[in-house]
Amino acid sequence: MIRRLSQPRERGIPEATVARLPLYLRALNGMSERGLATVSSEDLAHAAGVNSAKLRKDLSHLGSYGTRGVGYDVEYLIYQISRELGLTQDWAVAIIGVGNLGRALANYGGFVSRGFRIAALLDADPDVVGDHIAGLDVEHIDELETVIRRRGVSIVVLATPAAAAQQVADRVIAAGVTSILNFAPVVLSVPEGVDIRKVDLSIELQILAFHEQRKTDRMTGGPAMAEEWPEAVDL
Amino acid sequence: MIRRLSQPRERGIPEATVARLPLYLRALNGMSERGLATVSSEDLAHAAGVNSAKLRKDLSHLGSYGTRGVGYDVEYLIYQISRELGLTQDWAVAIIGVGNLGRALANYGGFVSRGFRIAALLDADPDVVGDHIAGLDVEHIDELETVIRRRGVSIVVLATPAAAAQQVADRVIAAGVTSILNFAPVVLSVPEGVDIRKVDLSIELQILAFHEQRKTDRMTGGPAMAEEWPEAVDL
DNA sequence: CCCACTTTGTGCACCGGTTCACAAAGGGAC
DNA sequence: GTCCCTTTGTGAACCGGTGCACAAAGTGGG
Repeated sequence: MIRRLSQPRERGIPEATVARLPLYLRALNGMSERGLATVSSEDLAHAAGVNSAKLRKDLSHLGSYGTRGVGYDVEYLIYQISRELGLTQDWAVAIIGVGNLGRALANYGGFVSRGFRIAALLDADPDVVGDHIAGLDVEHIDELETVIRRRGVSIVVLATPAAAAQQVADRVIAAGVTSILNFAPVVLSVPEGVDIRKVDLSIELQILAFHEQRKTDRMTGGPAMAEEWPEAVDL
Repeated sequence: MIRRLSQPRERGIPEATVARLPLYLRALNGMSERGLATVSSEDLAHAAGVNSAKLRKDLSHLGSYGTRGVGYDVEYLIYQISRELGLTQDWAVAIIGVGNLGRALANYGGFVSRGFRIAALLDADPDVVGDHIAGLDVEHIDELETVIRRRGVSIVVLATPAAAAQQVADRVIAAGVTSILNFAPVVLSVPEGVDIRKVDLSIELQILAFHEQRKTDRMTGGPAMAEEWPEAVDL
């Protein structure tokens, strides 16, 4: 059997690596715009905010695309990462729930950047249906199945109230969608094979608060002062 | 030395645990509203979408707050987790950048729920300054240092354009803030001791696209068809 | 008081991911 | 062609986190 040069290892890229590829891609796009032709793992890693060993190991999962002594060809690497992430095709995204957040997402140009196209906006509120946002008419949630099928929607962004999220998710999944980005503050239960990613502002703030508290505790005399467990009993 | 009953182990809660505590807290609040007095690790874990062994190990890092054969007291556990996360005090949050996203965040009631209070909205655009949003006047970014000091802001939400984010972050940090939630699609470089959490919609979509591509590849005849590396050379 | 039952808390083996450190590979000078 | 310099790709040790499985601890019934 003849093997191609630079053939990537058998499929199976670590999840942690996948999560960083978009970071590398963004850094590379910046470099491409600035006209750089090649970049070393050291420089790219710095731009992406990771260490260079990690970057090299990540890229090695895609294949052997660097040149020792030189570095990586910027354009070529952009192409390879884009292809690996599936950004060489174009994905139709539907946003469900056109409240403050849904509107902001629809107008947020940044994420339509490469490969993604907002194909539909859906809401249950008759007052909102028919609004014209970011070049699209808001359609009624009753049209969900039709819209998903007709426009080839394969990724759904859920920006509904928490109470509606599970129910909408069920319908979306029944309609054949297997990739959901969930902004509603609930734990969705979904069948095997459906990918959910969750963005939760409140959780992020709580994590920050935890660390902030630690920092201020440390400055004001350390943790575990006297009366922390009013109801605790001495031994 | 007398040790209190139920004293938590020496400080040092795993990061992965911290990230899940808000999930448990949310589930517990739901149970509290429904009037449940106690809950088993099995039930709570299910509600939070994790397995019960993990939940028990997580909680054991806070202390020994359960009763064998019974479960956990809902209210008591809410109190303990809240305290651990620092939600028993109230945190003043400033949102910088009042575009679509900043506005949505300001209006998003959900995350003001417990412990957090939006104390200021700041923007650089004179057209936006003075707008009245969610009960607050938008102030000019020139006031940043004053506002942070006067209102005791300790957590900043960055919702500026990417180009401005690093510069604003530098000023915010210089003003003494050490906790930042960054929505701008850039890698911020910050000194030791400053906590950054990043929310990046575009990255989340790209990760979904990766998995979606895998799924569809698998159905349409498997990966690595003939012409994937047009420029690759046979050995 | 004792026994059967429930549920916590945790020791331990395992696993994915990170980091170090270096051999291998390529470029360029002479 | 040879030597030196740079930079990649990766083996191996390490580290944090997960999940199993069970002993310890508590409840309730008789």
